[in-house]
Amino acid sequence: MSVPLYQAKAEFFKTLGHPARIRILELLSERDHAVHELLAAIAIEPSSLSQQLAVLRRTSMVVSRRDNGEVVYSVSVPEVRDLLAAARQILSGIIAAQGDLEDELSSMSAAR
Amino acid sequence: MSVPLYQAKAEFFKTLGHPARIRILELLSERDHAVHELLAAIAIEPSSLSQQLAVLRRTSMVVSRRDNGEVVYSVSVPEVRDLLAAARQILSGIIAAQGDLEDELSSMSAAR
DNA sequence: TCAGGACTTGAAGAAGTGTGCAATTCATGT
DNA sequence: ACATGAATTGCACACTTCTTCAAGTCCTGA
Repeated sequence: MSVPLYQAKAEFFKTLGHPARIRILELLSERDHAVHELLAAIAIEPSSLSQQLAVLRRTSMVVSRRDNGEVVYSVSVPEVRDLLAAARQILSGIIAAQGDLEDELSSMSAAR
Repeated sequence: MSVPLYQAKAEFFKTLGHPARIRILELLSERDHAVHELLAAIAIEPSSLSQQLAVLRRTSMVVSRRDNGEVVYSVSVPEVRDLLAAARQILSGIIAAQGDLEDELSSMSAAR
């Protein structure tokens, strides 16, 4: 491979590293959406949405088709849903752990 | 939650969006490693390694302990391995698809 | 208590990203 | 052929993130 695998992985995760792109993928993993639907669901400038869609298109994570005067997007890799679920899992674990830590700290300062 | 969930997710993926951090997590998901072991495995400046370890520490994805004059790191969330596996899966799917596309293109240009 | 190794931190410049405005493309309906 | 609505693209500016060098910190063994 020309690009080392770990670098390809990093680039892949980078494309997920933006709130709008996460929301787009979450919406698209439920069902296909037209751009104006995404626009209504995500509070963002149209041009900014387009930019983020372009990023996702470049990495082949979504594809678009024109349908009756509107552009409809869909996820091209169904496993994206699994990935988002795995992330949710890990994230909730981390957040719970941080919550515990905060509890501990506050009980410490309460105790002494 | 103070930070919207989709933003927390984006930040989470951002921390994965760097080749050195991916390699660190892959190495650590096999077994704990001391910093000098990571250093030997990853071609990178010591200070740069430290920076990346700090990023992973800040997001609670790894923890460090001092052991006999060396600092040993370990992943704090075992599910990280699943996540990396899911990413590998998706990535290989995308790469395979791109390979097919290239095959198609080259056979087209060969044909005409 | 000092020396040395193992790491970490600070900071500055280079490089890469995101945002919003204006201009453009594209396909439809008239 | 043209006007329109729907999306996209080109840019410039602000903001982040990386990388490296220099300067610490923190054990541990002499």
